Parts: sequence; C-alpha cells; structure tokens
Amino acid sequence: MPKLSDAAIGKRKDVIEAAACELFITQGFHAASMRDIAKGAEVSLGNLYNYYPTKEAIFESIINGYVKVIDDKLKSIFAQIDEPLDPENLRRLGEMAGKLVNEHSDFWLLMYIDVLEFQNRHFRKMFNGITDRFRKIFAKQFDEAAKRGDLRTGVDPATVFTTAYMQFFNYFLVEKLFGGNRHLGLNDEQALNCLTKIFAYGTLSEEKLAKFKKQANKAMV
Amino acid sequence: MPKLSDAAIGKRKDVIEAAACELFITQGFHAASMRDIAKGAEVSLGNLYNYYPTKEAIFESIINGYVKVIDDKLKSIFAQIDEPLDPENLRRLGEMAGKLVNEHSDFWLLMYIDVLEFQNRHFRKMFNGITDRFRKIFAKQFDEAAKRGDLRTGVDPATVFTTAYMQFFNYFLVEKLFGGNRHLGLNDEQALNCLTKIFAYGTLSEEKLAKFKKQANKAMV
DNA sequence: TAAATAAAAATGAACGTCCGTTTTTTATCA
DNA sequence: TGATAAAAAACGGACGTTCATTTTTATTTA
Repeated sequence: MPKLSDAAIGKRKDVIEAAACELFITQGFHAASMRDIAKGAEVSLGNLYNYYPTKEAIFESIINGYVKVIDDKLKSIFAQIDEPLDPENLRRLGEMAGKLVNEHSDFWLLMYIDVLEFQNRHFRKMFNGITDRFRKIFAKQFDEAAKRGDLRTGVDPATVFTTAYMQFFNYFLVEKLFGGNRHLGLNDEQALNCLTKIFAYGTLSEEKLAKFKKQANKAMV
Repeated sequence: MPKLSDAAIGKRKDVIEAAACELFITQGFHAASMRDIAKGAEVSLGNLYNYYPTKEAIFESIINGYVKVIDDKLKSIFAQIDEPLDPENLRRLGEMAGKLVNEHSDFWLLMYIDVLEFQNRHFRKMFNGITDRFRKIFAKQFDEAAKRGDLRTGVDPATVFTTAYMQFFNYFLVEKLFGGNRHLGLNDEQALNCLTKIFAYGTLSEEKLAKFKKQANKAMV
C-alpha cells in the first residue's frame, strides 16, 4: 500500500481524537482505555499506534487542536469588540463567553484533566500574562479611554477587562459543569446584566456613566 | 483479637484517607491504585477492605470529611463578617478565600475529579442555591443596608455578594492550580484591592461610597 | 489492459504488568 | 479458646504496548 495522503491521515486522526476526547472527558484520562478509543473510532487497537506513539500523545494532540480552535474563537470575539469598556460590549463579551462554554465545555474538562493528571502542563500558558495580552490587544482603546477620562482614577483598564472576562467564564462554567443551576438566583440573561452592571459601575467614571445611562437599553440599568 | 475502639478505627481511617487523597489529587481517581493507597497508609492491601467496601467509598469518605471541614471554615469566615457589603469586609472575605484556597487546594482538586469522573455528583450541592443561602445568612444586614439605601438601585445584595465571593475564589484558584502566576498583573494584595474596589464601586450607592471614602485606608482608594 | 510487485496500513493475538476485589491464612489478645 | 484484625495469596479481568501477520492499493511490468 502506498503512503496515505496527508489529508487521509488527518481525517483518520480527527476520528480517533473525537472518540478519545469523548472518553477522556466522560471518565478521565486513565479510565479511558486504548481499546475503547479504538472501538469508538472504528480502528483496530494496533493501528492506533501507527498514528500516535502513546496514549498521552493522543491527549496532547487533542489539546493542541482544541487550543487552536478556542484561540481562534477568542480572537474573533475580541475582534468584534471595538470598545472593550463600553458596558454593551462587556455584556456581549459575557454572552459570547457563555456560548463558548456551552458549545465547548469539553475544552475545560480537558483542562481539569490536565490540572489533575499533568499539573496543568499543557494549559498553563493560557493564563500566563493574560492581562498583558489584553493590554496589547486593546492598547489603542485603553489609551483613548484613559485620555477621555472614562475610567475611575487608579483603575487599570486591562486588569478590569481581565477580571470581567474571568468572571463571565467562571459564571458559565459553574452553571454548565458544576451543577450551579441558576446559582446567582437569576437566569443567564439577568446574570449577564447584573455582572455587566457591576463592572460598569465599578470601573467607569461618573461622567462616562452618565453618558452611557442616556443611551442605555432599559434592561441594563 | 478484640474489637478495635471506634477511636482506633477512626484514626486508621484518617491515615488511609490521607494517603488516598494525596494519590487522588496528584494522579486522579482511576490512576491511583489500591496497592499504592495501602502502601502509603502502611496497611496491607486486603486490610483496606476491612475499612471500606470499595475504592469509591474511600473517595466518598474523603469528600464528606472535607466538605465538613470546608463548611465549618466558611461558616467561621461568614461569622467574622458583620457587615458583608462594607468594602473592608469584602476585602477580608477575599483574603480568607485566598487562605482557604492555598491551604486546602486539595478540596478543589477533588472537586475536579468529581466533575470529570462522577459528573460532580458529590459536590453539586455546594453551588445549588448558593445565592439564597447567602441571602439567609446575611438577611438582617442586607435588609438594613437596603433600608439605609447603601446600594445602587436595582442591585440585589445577595447576588452581588455571591458574585464577589465567586470572583475571589476563582482568582486564587487560577493562581494556585492553573498556573496563573500573577495573571492579573498584580500581586495578591493588589489584586484583592482591585477586585474589592470594583465590587464596592459597582454596587454601593454614591452616598455610601462617600461615607466609606472618608474612613477608608489609603491602599483601597 | 491485466497481472505482478512492494511498500504501507491494518489487524488482533500475545506480552508482561497491574487492576479492584475476594478468599484464605496467620497473628493477636480478651 | 474464640472472636477479630491483619496479612498474604489468589482471582479474573483489563491495561498500554508490541509484533508477526494479513490486507490493501498505487505503481511497475508484461
């Protein structure tokens, strides 16, 4: 048999990784067996080793692929946010965080596996210097907001944005994976409004808030 | 051999659970073997089954014990907070959350095991109705704060408090378990100040804030 | 065009080890 | 001695990985 095309190999790997991921996130890394992965991917046990040297290599490949997917989604989210400190945009950030969590909760389950079984070796970089990354992404907007005096004195826009970002993700993760079940006593819509409000009032200057109140939609205020 | 005293049995169980916990949190539930648990506890493999019917029973016993410990610590934390919406007290809540996370990160690792391998069966109750629990705990204070007009209009004190509570824990968990390493670009002290500030400004009425500013310590404003 | 070739891919049995649990044996002390 | 605890041995099965073998198919040859 001649060598398979890269595309064919890639396709097969996708099938294997989909099966493996499903097992990893439902039972953990060690509890998922190579036999079950093979069965799920409709590949023979031995053939798995033509595609990956070890079980851990499958795990790593899944993560690397997923990190790219999520990174891209995040980039597209940030690209949609022209004015990161505007309450309406903050709220949209929250909305999109919710969508991401609900559509890709696997990603965070893999992260918990990594925390537990690999000391978060594969995901550490996601949190490292996250504030500075936001500072770069929104450098222009943060700068202009500061010049305009949009922010309360002593408030660093990048830190605030990161805090809001983390809070949104944490809210939806608790709801989705930890059995929160309306843990704030609100539905998602209301919770988003509430969180956005806290961050808006918590970080914007009185002048900016006044401006915003004028044009705000009712649900927000 | 005569029957062991309950105290002796309890002591032995503590040793077994300590060894098991150590293994669970470093490698996950399935990767930790009964043989290693026995070795760690200096008990024979077979003898483990005189104390626990199954491996999962060990896990459950660890969790039940830990939940009690953490619940007690939380209760004592809340007992120290006479005025939950006062910025200084919010900050102290954050401090104590940090201490709890750093001293008992095992607890959250066990929670991640539970999320992964048991759909969070054993921990769900921790998040269920958490806001309403705070509403009860601080019923008097929230009521009086509302009467005094301490809060911005439309802000529910219990929700706000829960939000702050979650944010503090999440901050320290990211730092401790997810490789955050000053992910807000601040040290813990500064991060606490920043988070407290956001929540204070985000939720307190202008009058209350003015009052607070007068007597605030410098670091906070 | 059809058969032969050969390298790659796929297979599944086999390996040695370890798993959770059970059973049997031994030790202990009123 | 007799009940109980502890240790040891044994159980069947599952684990990740290896490997000799078979199957597959693009290319070469006739």
